[in-house]
Amino acid sequence: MGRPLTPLLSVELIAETALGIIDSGEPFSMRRLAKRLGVSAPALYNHVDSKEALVELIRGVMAAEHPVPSEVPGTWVDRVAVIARAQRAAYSAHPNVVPLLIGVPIAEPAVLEIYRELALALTSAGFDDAEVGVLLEVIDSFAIGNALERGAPQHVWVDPADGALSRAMRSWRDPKALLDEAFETGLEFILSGMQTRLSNRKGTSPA
Amino acid sequence: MGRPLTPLLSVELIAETALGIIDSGEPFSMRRLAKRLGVSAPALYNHVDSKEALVELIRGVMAAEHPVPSEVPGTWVDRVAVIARAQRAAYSAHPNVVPLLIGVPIAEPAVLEIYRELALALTSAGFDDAEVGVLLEVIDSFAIGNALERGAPQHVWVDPADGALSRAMRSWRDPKALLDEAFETGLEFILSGMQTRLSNRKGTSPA
DNA sequence: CACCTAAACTAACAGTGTTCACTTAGTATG
DNA sequence: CATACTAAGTGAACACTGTTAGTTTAGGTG
Repeated sequence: MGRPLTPLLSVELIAETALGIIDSGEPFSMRRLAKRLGVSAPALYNHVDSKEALVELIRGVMAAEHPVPSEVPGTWVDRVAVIARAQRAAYSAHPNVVPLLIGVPIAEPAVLEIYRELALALTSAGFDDAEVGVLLEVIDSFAIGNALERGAPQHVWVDPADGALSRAMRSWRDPKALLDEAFETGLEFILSGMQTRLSNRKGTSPA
Repeated sequence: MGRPLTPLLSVELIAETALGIIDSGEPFSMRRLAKRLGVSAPALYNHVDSKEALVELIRGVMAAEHPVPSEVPGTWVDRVAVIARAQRAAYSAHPNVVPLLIGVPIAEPAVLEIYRELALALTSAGFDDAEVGVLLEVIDSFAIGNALERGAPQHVWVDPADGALSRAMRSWRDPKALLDEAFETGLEFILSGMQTRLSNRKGTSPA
């Protein structure tokens, strides 16, 4: 059959089709992706290095869909909040991708840029380098953890005794709403924790 | 060859050997597990329903290694902290297991018991059912997210401009120490956030 | 003793990511 | 213009994966 007159594939087409499959909830494999594109599986490797590299491309697509506004007005707290929410919005729009993302080192420049912005905002707030590292990890852990629960099959939460646990879970009809609320609550905790830590230092050190 | 005179396998042996393989960093598969046990792969299925069920057994082993003290003295904050740290200690001792754990519904009674204890502690603090659900999710998201970063290959964090991000990361020689510090910091934020929320309510509502 | 279950085995199935050798279309060069 | 080289498809194949089926044998029970 040889090379077609006009290319059947492109990196963008592959990444977006892959994202579509994953979003739909169907199992995702290179062969299934190829089938949906009307092409044989090895053809994909003319455009993509590996499945892992493809996942990394998808991360880039997601980041592009939810860009961080470059100039955010307000305090550093506002900037951190905006960035964290953008990251979360990206995950939230494609929950099934999250499990695939874990374990794949971040290489997408657009995504690295987000972390750079975050580090910059924290530095400008007055945290030193080591603290910035810690706070970055706190925010990232929480965001990825929250995103994961979204993509995971909802917990069984079997509470035979019908105790506090099952009552707590029964009070939330929609697990998505619960996770939304949990994200905002946790973010609020983190933000005010950071502010407290900063004001404590400012109060003590120069005195 | 038929049935051996004395059984070669047992559920405990399988689960612990599997945990050993995963901890060692070798790729984990049913066939590799069988080979290490000196047995053929299908023999495992006489004792274990599926790979997923096996992973769930491993979760039980980990929980058993880091039990939550049944009677924790101190305030509800102390109890929540103790439970969260126990959960984290379990993950931290076996970081490579964490990626396998995600997506597998929690069925182990010992693990469910931990969440029940957590829900109980929060309820006793005065939070209503819906709030308990949210706070549980906040704590869980953060703990699992922190654990995930432990098992994942360390981020590349390529920061070409040598800006705040690369300085922050370079200031931490040991990524494990960074994650330890991040966990304690995040936990502190969450705990004091919960306390604030509670005292605000107590201050307003009965007035 | 007969029967049934438990626990091992080998063989096999369907599916995975990926590589190889091959064909053909387009492009660049002597 | 012919010749080389690369790009982009193809089917076949490799080394895996989780899992099932069918077979063999040991142990326990009526």
